[in-house]
Amino acid sequence: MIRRAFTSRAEKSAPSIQNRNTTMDDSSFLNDLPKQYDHAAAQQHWYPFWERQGYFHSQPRADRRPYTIVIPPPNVTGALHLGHALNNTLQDILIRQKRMQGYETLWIPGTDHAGIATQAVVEKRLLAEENKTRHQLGREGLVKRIWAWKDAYETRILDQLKQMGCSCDWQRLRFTLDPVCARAVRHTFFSLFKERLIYRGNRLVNWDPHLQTAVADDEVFHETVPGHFWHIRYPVIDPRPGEPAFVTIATTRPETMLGDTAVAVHPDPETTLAGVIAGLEDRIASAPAKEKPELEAELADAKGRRETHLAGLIQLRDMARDGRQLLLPLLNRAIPLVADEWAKPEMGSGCVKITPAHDPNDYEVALRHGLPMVNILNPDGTLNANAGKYAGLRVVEARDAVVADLEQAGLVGQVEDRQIELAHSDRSKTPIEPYLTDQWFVKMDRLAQTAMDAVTSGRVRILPERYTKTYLDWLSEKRDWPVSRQLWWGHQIPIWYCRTATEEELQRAFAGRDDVAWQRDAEGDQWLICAQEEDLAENAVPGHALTREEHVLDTWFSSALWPHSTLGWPEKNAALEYYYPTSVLITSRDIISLWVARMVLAGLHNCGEVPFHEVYIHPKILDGYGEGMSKSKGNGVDPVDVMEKFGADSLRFGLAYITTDTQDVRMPVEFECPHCQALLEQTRKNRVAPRIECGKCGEFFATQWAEKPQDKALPRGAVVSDRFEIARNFCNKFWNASRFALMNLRDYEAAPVAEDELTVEDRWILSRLATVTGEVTEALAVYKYADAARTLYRFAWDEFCSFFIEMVKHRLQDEAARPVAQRVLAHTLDALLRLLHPMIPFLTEEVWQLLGKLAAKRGIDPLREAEPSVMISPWPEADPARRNPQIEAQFATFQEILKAVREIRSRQNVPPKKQIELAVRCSRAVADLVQPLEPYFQPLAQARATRWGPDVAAPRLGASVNLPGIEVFIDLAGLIDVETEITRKKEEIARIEQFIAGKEKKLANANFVSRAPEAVVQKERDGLADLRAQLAAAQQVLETLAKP
RNA sequence: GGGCGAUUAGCUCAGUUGGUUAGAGCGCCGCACUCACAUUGCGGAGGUCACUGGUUCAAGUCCAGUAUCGCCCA
Repeated sequence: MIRRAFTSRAEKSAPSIQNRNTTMDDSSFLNDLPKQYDHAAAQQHWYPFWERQGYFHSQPRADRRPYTIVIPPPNVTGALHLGHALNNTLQDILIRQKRMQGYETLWIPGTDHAGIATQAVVEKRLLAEENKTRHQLGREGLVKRIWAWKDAYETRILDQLKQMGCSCDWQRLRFTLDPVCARAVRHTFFSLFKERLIYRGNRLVNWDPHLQTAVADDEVFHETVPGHFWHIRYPVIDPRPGEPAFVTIATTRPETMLGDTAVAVHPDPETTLAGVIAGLEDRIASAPAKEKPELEAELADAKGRRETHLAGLIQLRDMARDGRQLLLPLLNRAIPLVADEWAKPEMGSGCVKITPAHDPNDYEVALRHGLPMVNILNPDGTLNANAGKYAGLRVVEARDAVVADLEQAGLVGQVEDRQIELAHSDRSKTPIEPYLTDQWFVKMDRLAQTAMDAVTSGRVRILPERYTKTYLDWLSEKRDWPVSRQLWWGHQIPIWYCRTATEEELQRAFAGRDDVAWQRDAEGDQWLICAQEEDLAENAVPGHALTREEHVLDTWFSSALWPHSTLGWPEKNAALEYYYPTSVLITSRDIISLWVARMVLAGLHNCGEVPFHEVYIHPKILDGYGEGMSKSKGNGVDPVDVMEKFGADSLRFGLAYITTDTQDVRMPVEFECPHCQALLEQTRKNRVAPRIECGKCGEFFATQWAEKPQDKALPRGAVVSDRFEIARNFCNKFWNASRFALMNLRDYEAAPVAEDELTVEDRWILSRLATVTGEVTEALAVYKYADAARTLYRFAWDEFCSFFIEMVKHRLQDEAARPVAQRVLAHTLDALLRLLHPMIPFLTEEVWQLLGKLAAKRGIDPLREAEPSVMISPWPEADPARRNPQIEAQFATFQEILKAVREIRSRQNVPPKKQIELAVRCSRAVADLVQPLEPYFQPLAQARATRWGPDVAAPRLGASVNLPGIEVFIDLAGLIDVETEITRKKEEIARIEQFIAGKEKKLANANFVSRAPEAVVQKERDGLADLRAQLAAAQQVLETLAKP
């Protein structure tokens, strides 16, 4: 796909950063720093730089602990979407942080061949563009086409990851179908085969007649479609006197009668029916009124049945026991009447036809009764020779023909309309046919148990913990895993068949080889020969022909090996030894069973060790309507669009910011008008339109659905979400704070700063920095990305920018104070860059490099030489000695007073530049605490503090704010609007009175006072006292104001 | 049918082991662009914490039920 040219507004309005190669003493670049962060320039510049420096590459080092993540390999079916962007951002954040923490960090990238999915898209295109089927192209030709597709999309995917800044070790790039992974697959298959954990069997599978392959249960979805329920009569052969001449069965799929091999009736209809009736009565007793009518109708029906059907069913049961046979209509085949619990006396006629080859339940019945299984389908979904004269028809055609013929024969009774739950193939969206065929299976009982044990014993921790249940529930079913797929794209099963050889001949042919194993096919009359490394020649067994299994393995078979196959297993090498088990797997919840569970059991089987110690399951991104995003719905957001509009840093920070431990997050989606950049809300209606009219500028733009030439000619409107604006604004804010710092570090000289040189605001920001460093480090350690992002956001914006920078400004103008101010500023910026780097790597690198030119050495004491890249700089340590709760409390009080002053200015409409004076009535202790910060009321509020202490008197004409233990007065003679103040004060009094009433009520409650902890009660008492003092003060002010 | 989760301001979300007056961003309203940043600054308005019960001195937080929505499995 050709991406449209995109010019960000930043580029239009500001020059991009130039002179990247300036020398240390050349600070001319400071004149060229753009006022808006130029994300495109930073991304283009720094990713290749990191790559050239080899920072992404990892090699085993004995002196470091490894930290390893394998990427959940994206399908090569298509490009990455926002879910992938989230998944990979979270991995990169951890990888970058751990790298900074000194781990030998490896992130292995790669892609998945995604068997069915990829073959399906290529086949679909082949048909659409060339009107050819895969059979016309042949196996080799099709596979070649798929490789071309894979190459194109792999490139696209890797490019997307690079744009996002992912620090993968590209030298270790893997593909699930490459030779290394293929070898791992062969070895695994071989060992499972030898251990008899893999077997071939004739089983009922979900058959996709369109793709002509079996699909796993989890590749099937159910959809309700309208259908019919036909009642059909089967004649009884030689009925005894008194016995019925017909048995009626009901079916939604009459054509399958051609494969019937029995009719079943319940062995004990009387008890069962009584049980059903009792059960319904119980439910009615406890059901809500709304559901009662329905249940009562069911009960009435069941009771009615006891009268109308029961006797007949008992008679049929006895006939079954007596070996009576029925004549299958149309084919005139004799089939037995059997007694089996699958027949439900309360449903339909109470009898059920048995089609073992085309229904899972009937299949079980056939196994129980040793019934023959008649397959009536060809792989393409047409009927085969077993269907007699109906052979060659498609299922729907056969249904019509069978019903017509049965009607002709007078064997059709009632026909009901009915909603039917029909299984569909997830891949081709066509109805699934249950189909009896030879398939390969992995025996799950023992393997599943090992995977369960790994989690219950804590060797693998799943986070958030609730997903452990999903994992264990699925594994505990221990259902054998059907691993063969009737496809051409995938790992061909390494099995050769031989019908004619004797065991001695096999032994002779493979004498001395431990890489070949064979066993008898349990169900077919042949040898199954498995080869571990090399393919076997057709004549490998002299005098006998070998034929290779054509089918391939389920994609998940190779994915299951990913954590060790990527490291070269089965080859014993240093990398595998060093990096395995990996540290964490980060993925989404929809593949916990498909993938996570299978990786655990495969890792344990092949390596004897779990593949990872922790699994972090991140939320799923839904659109504003709570629907999953997908291209087919039109609500999918392309991360590249987001990056073009907002930048990779904003994409990453925005995603980290929303990653809480909930199971999904909503992201309202908008179209961006390519003409005027307006964001238009995406609705269920407009998201499927080929063209949209911009509500703002009136121009039209195209969507992904544009097909007509006139639509395609329009510029494309990107699908984005304004939830990234917050991150974009944050990045820009931080860029500008950095810009300010850089511009003020022109003459920076490195030197250690002694404790007594630090001002209050220095010690405050250093204390906050220490606290925040600890919080962020802890949050990331437990995958609390949103906490980490929000903590940094607040610190950088609300504390570093809004207070520290504002306060340091005047010191920077002062020759004497400037050097220390510069050092603290450079140090704080340095630490913030490092803390933010994992989330916003490009921006932090850009600033790091610029900062390095001015302040190569930084720190409070001791100094540290800055590394050539923030990416390899050490992660900040939280210095507990810097934490100063007293200073933080002092600062908080200062901020409250400041806020009061600003509020008064605002509500009294004091012109912004008009100087005002404030006085603070408070205890001596509070005064002493806050007074050192007195000068800062000037730059932060254009106010001058004149008086502090308990004796401060309220000005006669002034405005005030009452805080607990503090009154802030502003003398506004000549400016004040007394009415505003009176109204305001009255509201304040009312509010305080409400709180007082609440507290008084609480304290009047004897139970509260006696039962609540003393500390809590005391807190309430103190609070009440404060409030009363506040009230008194406010009332006094009101009185003064009200005086004429 | 079973399981998991969600429901807090107009929107999107935080809210630790139950304990002062429930927070943020966006949006909205008012004010402010020479002096890092209008992707900005300052201030403000805006909430029956889905509903009904229960436990407790005390519930957004714990328990049960109801409703609506979403996801997973059958």
